[in-house]
Amino acid sequence: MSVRNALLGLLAQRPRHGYELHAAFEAVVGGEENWDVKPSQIYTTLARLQESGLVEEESVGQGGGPEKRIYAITRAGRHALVEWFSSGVAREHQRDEFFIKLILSLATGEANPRKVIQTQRAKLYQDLHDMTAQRNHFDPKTELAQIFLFDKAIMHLEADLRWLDMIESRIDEVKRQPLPEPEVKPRGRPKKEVRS
Amino acid sequence: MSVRNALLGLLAQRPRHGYELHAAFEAVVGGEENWDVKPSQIYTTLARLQESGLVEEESVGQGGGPEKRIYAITRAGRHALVEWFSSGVAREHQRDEFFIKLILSLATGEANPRKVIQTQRAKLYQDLHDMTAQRNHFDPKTELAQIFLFDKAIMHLEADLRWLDMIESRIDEVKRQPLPEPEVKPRGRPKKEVRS
DNA sequence: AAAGAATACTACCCGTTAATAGTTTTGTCA
DNA sequence: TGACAAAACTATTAACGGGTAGTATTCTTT
Repeated sequence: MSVRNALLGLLAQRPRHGYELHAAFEAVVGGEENWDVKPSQIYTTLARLQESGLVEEESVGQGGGPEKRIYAITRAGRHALVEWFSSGVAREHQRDEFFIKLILSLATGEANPRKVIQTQRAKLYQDLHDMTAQRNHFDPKTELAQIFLFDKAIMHLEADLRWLDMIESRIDEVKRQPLPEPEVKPRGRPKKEVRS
Repeated sequence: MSVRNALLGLLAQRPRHGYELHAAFEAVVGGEENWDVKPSQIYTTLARLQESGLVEEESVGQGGGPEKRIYAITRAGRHALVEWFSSGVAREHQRDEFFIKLILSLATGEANPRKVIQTQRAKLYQDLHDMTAQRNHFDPKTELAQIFLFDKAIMHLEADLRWLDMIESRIDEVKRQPLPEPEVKPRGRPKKEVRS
C-alpha cells in the first residue's frame, strides 16, 4: 500500500517515467540503506495504478536510449492521495510471529519455550546493535530523517526486549494454564436466544 | 510466514484436516479477537505447503458431511519446523508507512506535515484506548497469553507516541534540510578505482 | 422449512522478486 | 584510432506467497 501511495505522491509533483520514479523513491526514502525497492516493483505498481485509473500514461518521451513512458496522476489519483494523507496509518496486524511461535512451543511441546525466548532475545540484541551502528553512520546535519527512522526501529526493539523480560518472568504462570481448546458449537438451528 | 509455520506446528502434533486446523489455530492464537484467519487462508496455505512437500495428504475421512482431506506433516516438514523454532524472528522491514507519508508530505508539499502528525497521533491514541479496553476483557487467570499479546501491542503504541512527540518537536530541523535529490551517477565505464 | 455448523474450493488482489533485454555513454587499452 | 568493457538508462515478463471474498455442499437440529 505504501509504495503505491508514494508513487502517487511523486507523480503529484509532476509527471514522470518509471525509472525516474524509482530514483526519486530511493532518494526520498532509501538512502542506499533500508528500503530497497526493485525497479520491477515500480513498474508493476504503476501498471496496477493505471488499471485503477489513478494514473495515466501521458506520452512517450524519447531522449537517447529506450523510450520512456511518462505517467501522470489523474483526478481520481489526486483524490486517493488526499485521502491517504488525511487518514491515519493502520497499525500492523496483531499477527505477531514471535508470539505464535512461543504459544505453539508451549502448546505442542515441539520446542523448549525458554530456548525460544532466549533465541529471540539474542536476535533482538543483535538487531539493536546493528541498528544503532547504522544509525550512527548518518549525519544529523543533513540526514535527520533517516536517523529518525532508525530511532523508531530502536525504540521498538527496546520495547520488545522489555516485553520479553516480562514474559519470561511469568512463563510458568502461562504454562500452568489450560491449553485453549477449540470451542465446540452446537449444530442445528440455534435455540431461541435468551439475551443476557 | 507465520500461518504457514503454525500449521506445521499443529500438524506435528497429529494429522488433521483443514477445518480442524482452522479451529485449532483460532483457539490457540485468536480468542475470537485479534488474529482473524479466514478459512480460505488455511486451505490455500495448506495447498502451498503440500506443493513444497512439507505436508502431504494422508487420507480422506468421512464423518458426516463433506469429505475431510486429512493432512500430515512430512519429514521435510518437521525439519522446517525445527528450523523455525530454533531461529529468531526477523524484525519487520523498515518499510514504515507513516514515515514515508511524512517524508512525502515534506518533500512534495501536497499535505501539511503537522497535520499528518496530528492525525497519526489521534489514531495512535485511539488504538491505545481500544487495545487497553480489549486487554481488560481477558481473564489473567486463564487467558494470560492473550493479555501478553495485548501488552506487546500497547508497548509498541506507547513507543510510537513517544517517537511522534520527538519527531514533532524537531520537525523544523528536518524541514530545513535539503530535499534529498536522486544522486546522479556517472555513465560509462568507471575510472580505474584508486582505492582509498 | 429455517438456520447454521462442518467442510471445502476458486478466483482474485497486492506486494514483491527474479530474470532478461536493448540502448547509450564513457573509460581503457592495444 | 578503434575495439571493447562496464555501467547507467529504460523497461518488460513471469512468477510466488500472503491474504480476502465469495460460493457450494451436506448434515443436524429446532
